[in-house]
Amino acid sequence: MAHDDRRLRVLRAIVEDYVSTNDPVGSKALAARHDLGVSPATIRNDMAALEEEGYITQPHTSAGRVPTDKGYRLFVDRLSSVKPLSGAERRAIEKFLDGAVDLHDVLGRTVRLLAQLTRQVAVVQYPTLSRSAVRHLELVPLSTTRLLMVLITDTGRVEQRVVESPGEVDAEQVAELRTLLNAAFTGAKLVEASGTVPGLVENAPPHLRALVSAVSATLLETLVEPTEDRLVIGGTANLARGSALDFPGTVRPLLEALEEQVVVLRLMAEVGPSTVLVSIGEENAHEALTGASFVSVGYGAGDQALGGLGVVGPTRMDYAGNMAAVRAVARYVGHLLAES
Amino acid sequence: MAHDDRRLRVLRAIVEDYVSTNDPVGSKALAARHDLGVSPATIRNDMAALEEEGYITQPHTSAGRVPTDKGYRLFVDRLSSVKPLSGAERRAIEKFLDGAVDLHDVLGRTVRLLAQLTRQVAVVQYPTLSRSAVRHLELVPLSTTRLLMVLITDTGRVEQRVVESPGEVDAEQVAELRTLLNAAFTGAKLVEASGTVPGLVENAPPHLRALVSAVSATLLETLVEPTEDRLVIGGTANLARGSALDFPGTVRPLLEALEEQVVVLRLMAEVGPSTVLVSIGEENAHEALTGASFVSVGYGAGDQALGGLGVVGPTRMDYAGNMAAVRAVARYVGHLLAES
DNA sequence: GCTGGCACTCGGCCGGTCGGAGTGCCAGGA
DNA sequence: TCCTGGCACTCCGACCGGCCGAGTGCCAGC
Repeated sequence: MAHDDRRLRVLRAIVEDYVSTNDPVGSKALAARHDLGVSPATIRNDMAALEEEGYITQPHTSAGRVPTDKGYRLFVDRLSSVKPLSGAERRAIEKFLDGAVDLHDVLGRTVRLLAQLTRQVAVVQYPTLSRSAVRHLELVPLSTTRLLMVLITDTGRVEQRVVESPGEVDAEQVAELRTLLNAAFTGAKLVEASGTVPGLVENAPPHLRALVSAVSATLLETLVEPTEDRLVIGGTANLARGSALDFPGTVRPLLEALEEQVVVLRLMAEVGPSTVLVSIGEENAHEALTGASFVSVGYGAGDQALGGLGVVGPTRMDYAGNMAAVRAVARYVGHLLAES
Repeated sequence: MAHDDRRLRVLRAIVEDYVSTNDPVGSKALAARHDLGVSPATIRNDMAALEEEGYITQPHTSAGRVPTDKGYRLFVDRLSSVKPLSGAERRAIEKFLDGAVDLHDVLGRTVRLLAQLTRQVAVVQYPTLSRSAVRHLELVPLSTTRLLMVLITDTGRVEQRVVESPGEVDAEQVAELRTLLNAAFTGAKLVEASGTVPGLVENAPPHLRALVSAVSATLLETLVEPTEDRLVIGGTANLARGSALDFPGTVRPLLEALEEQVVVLRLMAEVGPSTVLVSIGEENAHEALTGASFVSVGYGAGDQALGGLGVVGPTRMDYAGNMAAVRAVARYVGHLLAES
């Protein structure tokens, strides 16, 4: 009914005003700035009801109202309209990302771009190895018993590992091994590689078997946690902007959590490429992120994300704008990686 | 004479006290905490002289004294004794750095270690390409006219670039090219490679000449500025600790300068592996670093540094401790890279 | 050349006051 | 039934003035 409808409009107005001014917003100011068609007194009644339901709160008696996490959640789910990026912003994205020379460069530019666009801290995940396919597997002899294995994926990621050979190897064997492994793995998804390894070892010529097994084992090791995923972080300077206002305690635990990477990676593990994930304040599992919100989305051409990217900022953030920016950048990065 | 000598001891005491307490230090407290053998009144006279000479200053009339940049400089140059690391710290270094799987991992661990050891922001530079030698050069066909060039250096750094071929190439030509290029470049320092390119192109079989030229050009392009040097930064959370105390304005410009990388890289361009470079406050060319000090040293086995590493913190820092930590870590990283 | 004493100077803290913004409630009107 | 204007009340934050303490510079004496 019209009743509830107006209440939601009041909530939206409160969120918008609070996000832009960072001051608790009062009934009078609200009536003045937004054409709600009712008097401050009526708004006060609505505000009391909204507070009752837990969407807004007062920092102290006789101050204006501030949205709660629950209020932001409602705002994000039902009230915010998608804010299309301006043409200038779209052009900035293209201009910024084109001309990157390699993956590292692409992601570095992406994180800077995102930080600049949203004025928040930006995080970008490297394409996960497990969902990437092998483009090439190279072996470089370091000594007679040590090989350097270099894995190049179709997303442009490069991983290197030293493999201790079970016995001495000569150049010819290395060449043979290289051919064998590339025939087996090139084009295959890494996550599927584990299945093909046993057969590969079995069918290998006897003198290479131990070696094939050793290299394959190392290859699979790249998939375990800490190396598997990498993160690029940028725009931490944005945390300093009004930090005292936005983050009650300090920014320190937040910075620590970001450097920890694991926390953010876990958050991003869930995102798909189609829908933007928003995690608000207390919704975040990790304590250090309790006062922050996280907006992220997966990037990648197909239906499954190659990796995620997003921004971290105060709960008091421009959700609509950040969601739009994150989505647009992810889409562009997806294209960029698909065509290279 | 004994006169000047005592004055310097007073300066040292002031620096030490101020670093540990962060309070302007007065004559009385100095006399109490340090066995200088004279009364506060005498110390006051010395302090007046030190202030006259510009080594210390008063934040306001009738407050204690605080060292100036010039005072810290004198302290670093003449007064601080090298503080050997504790056994526990040495063991921590080894334990932390051993078990790294690749270069990225080594540098990531290094930066975390350094940040933890010094409780400052740590920066570590990737080994510069120009001073590295080629370990292997790999070519992977992407299409009939595009090749992916992968450069692996003896320091474990990997760079990749896409090369547009002047004409169509088949697998055989790629193999030929690979052999040719590796014969020419493997083991050579990259900085010397530019000299060998013309001869290489000339002596190449005619059907490969254009291709050799294209790949070589791309190889040399990796040496230009922004890609040539990379930086890993860690421990920015340490900036938040007492930021208001240490950095008058905000930490923001400092964080921005760090993310900019160029500023830090320029500072580090000068360091050699033998002596620790200390740059204090106003001595830093870049404005954002004006309130900070930078302690750095080169790492690398030989006489020329492969790269630099260091810490950035408030001018009010434990110079002796940080210099020792930076040096010890650099030495260990140097060994680690040399033996791999 | 060192020392103790002394007057002086500020910055920071504390308590009290005041104004403004905002609220809740109530009675009257559409 | 719902909206509105009015009114009394609350509480934060800014402002002010006085006090205290730490620290200084200077001076006369040893």
